[in-house]
Amino acid sequence: MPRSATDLKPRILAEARRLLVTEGHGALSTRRIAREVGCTAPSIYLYFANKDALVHALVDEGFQLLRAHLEAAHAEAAARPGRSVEALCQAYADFALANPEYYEVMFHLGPAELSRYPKERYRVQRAVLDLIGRAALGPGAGPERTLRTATLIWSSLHGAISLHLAHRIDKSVRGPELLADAVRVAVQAARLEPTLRTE
Amino acid sequence: MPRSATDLKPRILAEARRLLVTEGHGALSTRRIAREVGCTAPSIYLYFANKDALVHALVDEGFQLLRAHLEAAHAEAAARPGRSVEALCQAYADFALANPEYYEVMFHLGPAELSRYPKERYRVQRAVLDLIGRAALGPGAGPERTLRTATLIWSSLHGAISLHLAHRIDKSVRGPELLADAVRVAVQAARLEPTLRTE
Amino acid sequence: MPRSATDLKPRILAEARRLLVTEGHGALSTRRIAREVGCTAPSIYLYFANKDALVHALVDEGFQLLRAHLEAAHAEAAARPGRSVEALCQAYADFALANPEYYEVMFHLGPAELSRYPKERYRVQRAVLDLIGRAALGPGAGPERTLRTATLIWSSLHGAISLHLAHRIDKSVRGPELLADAVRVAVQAARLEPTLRTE
Amino acid sequence: MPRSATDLKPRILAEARRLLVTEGHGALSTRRIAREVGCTAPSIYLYFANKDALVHALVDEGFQLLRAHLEAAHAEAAARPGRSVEALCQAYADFALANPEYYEVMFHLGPAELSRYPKERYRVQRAVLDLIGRAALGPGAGPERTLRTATLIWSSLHGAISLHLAHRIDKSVRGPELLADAVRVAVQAARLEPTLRTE
DNA sequence: CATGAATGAGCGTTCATTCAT
DNA sequence: GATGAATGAACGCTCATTCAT
Repeated sequence: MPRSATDLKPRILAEARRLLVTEGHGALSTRRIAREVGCTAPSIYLYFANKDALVHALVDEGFQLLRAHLEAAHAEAAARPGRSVEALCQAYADFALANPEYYEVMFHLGPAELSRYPKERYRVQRAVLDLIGRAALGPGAGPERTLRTATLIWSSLHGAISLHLAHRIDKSVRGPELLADAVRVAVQAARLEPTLRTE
Repeated sequence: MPRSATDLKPRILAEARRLLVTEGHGALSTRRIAREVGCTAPSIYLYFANKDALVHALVDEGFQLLRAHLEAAHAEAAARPGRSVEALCQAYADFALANPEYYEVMFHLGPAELSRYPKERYRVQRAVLDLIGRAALGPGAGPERTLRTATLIWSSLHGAISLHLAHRIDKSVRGPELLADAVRVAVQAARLEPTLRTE
Repeated sequence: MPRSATDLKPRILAEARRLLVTEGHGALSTRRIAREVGCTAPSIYLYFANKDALVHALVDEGFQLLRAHLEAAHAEAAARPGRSVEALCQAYADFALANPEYYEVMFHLGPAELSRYPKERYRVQRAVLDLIGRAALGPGAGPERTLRTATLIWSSLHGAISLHLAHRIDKSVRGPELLADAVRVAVQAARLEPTLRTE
Repeated sequence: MPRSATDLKPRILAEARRLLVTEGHGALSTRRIAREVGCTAPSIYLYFANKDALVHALVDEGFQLLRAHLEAAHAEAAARPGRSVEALCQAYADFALANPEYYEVMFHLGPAELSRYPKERYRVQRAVLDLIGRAALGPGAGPERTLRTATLIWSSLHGAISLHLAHRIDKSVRGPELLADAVRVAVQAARLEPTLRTE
């Protein structure tokens, strides 16, 4: 049963996301959202307890989308065993580049905002890591090692992505190429990982 | 250069750094700094032209320290050729862990704040990358390839470091170990890099 | 258009006018207005986009009132042709003396504040001048000469009025008498004007 | 015995005057003056008790200059009796146009600043009026009538001048011509004055 | 004679939020 | 379900001024 076409909640979220990415964190104000959406600022409080809750909703959205994106890639890659890590990594990078707004709000929350964010919701983040870890090591590996390997892969990806999104990378280094390389390094990381400590 | 017993400038910088890291970018206000330091807000303008200049000074400080740190490591490692990449990467990671406030300040500026940062000053960041790149490939490599490789190594390191500093990594994955692994992955990345595209 | 019992907008305007006249341009601050009116400073921004807009509203009000006053006088004087300049001049002086706050606000804006005033609105000032000019010369005179004559009359009136309102005139010279004389001089000015240059 | 070439007092006054006219009343701040003069703000307090005193010094300067200017014109015009009013009026207008900075600060002080200005100093203003009045009526006229006539002439001049300096006059009315006309009207005013009331 | 350090007051403005309607 | 009015707190910043040196 769809609500009225003017139902504000999704439009508020959409506008908040748009402002966040196109004008930066500093432009995300309730009044600004309201003006852009065509309602008044207090209306936002009909759908969100406060501004924090709005941002948290954005973060939630982001994690749900990321998980869905990775699960789709995972299912698709099931046919080609032995390659699913590549597929997942590429899917992760694709998501980040396609949705920089989500990625930024998901991972650029400072300690203050983060501490106000209900930890329980971060289980989705764990689920994503499990997905990567199992793709890299198979279901047989112990949970701790799975997590460690997944985290290592994730670090490699996240590094390139976050530097890229923050425009910290020299123009002469093409961003997409760097990301593709980072995916390959992440994959190698998974393979090398057992040997890293013994070297 | 004032030399009152309570010399404010360094205390302002230190407090700004602390606020930025422990309470996030939104808590960095001139009034807050002043309150915490024990002076009045206008006093800040005796030492910094405006808030931007204060933040830029913070970033500059960080890059200068990092460069000094890496150059020291570089000089020290000159004796053991062939190992200088490891040494530099480890030095980079050490710096980040030893000075988390500086590291966060340097890389948590978003594009919005960054756009007001005089580009000329980013030469220090380039210098750091050059150092890493030449350690990895030797002085013979072309500048473009040197930069690309250095950026790849840097990404790998930065990913692990920034996730670690942001407390995004599961407690069961020990941070220092992850970083050590990330260093090794970064080094491998440098070696693998030529083969990455052709594989 | 708000209709609360304490409708702030007119009270803000009135207080702004009062401050501007009794304490000078330097005392006109949003906070001061708010304190005097009994609201908070941000409330002002519910009715005016910014301080400039508030001042412009003040000037506009003044010019509208002046025009209405002069048009009424003009209509009334239509019956006695040949005397309408006197009537208009006297009406002008009457307005200034009866509404010193408005008059001062209209003409005490310096070039700096004036430069931010949308020029389009000055058409009211022109309309007032046209009224005076046509009363002096009749509808047959060319627009340029009409404007020149009107400006000369206006200058004469304005000089006496503004010195009077600024309390620059010695107490032994009775203000109203001076103004009445100034009106007569202004009228003579209109009659003499053609001969002024050739004399 | 001339002070050192860097004697600050005159330079402060000169800079204050310059700021007042080129950037308006709002730009006249102690810090700004100091920066422009090349000293520090507290240095100003070595020569002026406070900012008010500085402005008053400017006003004084202005009135002294105006009086000197008019007295010179008066002396020069002594040879051509019957024409000295014209000469004085023209000298007055010339002074205002040549020194708009002085004229503005002399006559654009708001009631707040004016009330703090020692009235005693306004005797110079009276002296100027006397000069004009006696030129118009000769030394035989009673002091009251002399003052009244002088004030009327002054009003006429001041009206045109202040509108001109405030840029309130339409571009198509050439300022100097308007002022020349105003001088003639003022002179006529003096001649008409006896007849004004009897009409 | 002049300064560097510092301040208290105030500026225009924006913020998230409340609440009666 | 949504609004208009209003607010307290804070923002970055400039002001005139003081005072020990």
